Amino acid sequence: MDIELATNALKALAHETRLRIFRRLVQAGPEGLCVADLAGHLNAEANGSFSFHLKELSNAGLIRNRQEGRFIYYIANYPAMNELLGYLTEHCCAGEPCGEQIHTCATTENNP
Amino acid sequence: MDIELATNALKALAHETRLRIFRRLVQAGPEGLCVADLAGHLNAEANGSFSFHLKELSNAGLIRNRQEGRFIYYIANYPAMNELLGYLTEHCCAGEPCGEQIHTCATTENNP
DNA sequence: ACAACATTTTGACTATTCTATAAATATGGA
DNA sequence: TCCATATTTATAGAATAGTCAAAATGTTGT
Repeated sequence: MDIELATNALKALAHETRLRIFRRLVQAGPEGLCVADLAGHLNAEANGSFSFHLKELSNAGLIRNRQEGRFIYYIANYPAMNELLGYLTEHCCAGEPCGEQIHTCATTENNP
Repeated sequence: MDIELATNALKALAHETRLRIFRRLVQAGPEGLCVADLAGHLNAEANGSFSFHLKELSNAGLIRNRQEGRFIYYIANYPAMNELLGYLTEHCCAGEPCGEQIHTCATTENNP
């Protein structure tokens, strides 16, 4: 992960519709969701604007897709997300105990 | 953390200069850095543009500052960062083991 | 009080991103 | 083959964000 990839990913997430899409896909798991269902869950329409946002997330490498019949399923790219999170917290407090809690899986209630 | 706070934070981070500033402050620890030193570390100038970016990060709640003499020290807001990271990964894979590694402190080489 | 320093604010200009609409592509079924 | 469905692409206009230069604010030392 370099600064350019990271800013691209953050730009992609920095929009309410796209953040909703991404979070929904993170929650959906490795099966993903097809565009219409995804839009349905978010009370959005599967129109040109929605498609534009999917493309932004794809270009940033945060989501992937597969075609199944005439549906296209989008899936969160978990490794990409993890790289981004790691990049943000890298070398936190120069390695010294900083007295602040750093995010861990345990804090997100439901990790393997 | 709600969607609006999260998008504001992500927008703030979604710019190369601001991401550099933020990461540098994360690495600097709770003492923070004054503007001139911060700019120096990033090969940037402590000018109006730099100040604009500091304000964006402040407004998003990602950094704080304190005045010391005629210097202003900026400090990463660790709890805000952690809330953001948690928000992005919340309910990952709907609680099912997803087979993907989720970011943990252990992966960032240097956590308390 | 004055001068120098550190940083922020303002305002005008440019660039980038978002939305809306319409048309295009691709797939599956009758 | 033809039609309906699912989704993307293209284009133009509207909205938002970023940069630059200059002036303003607040602080310290003399």
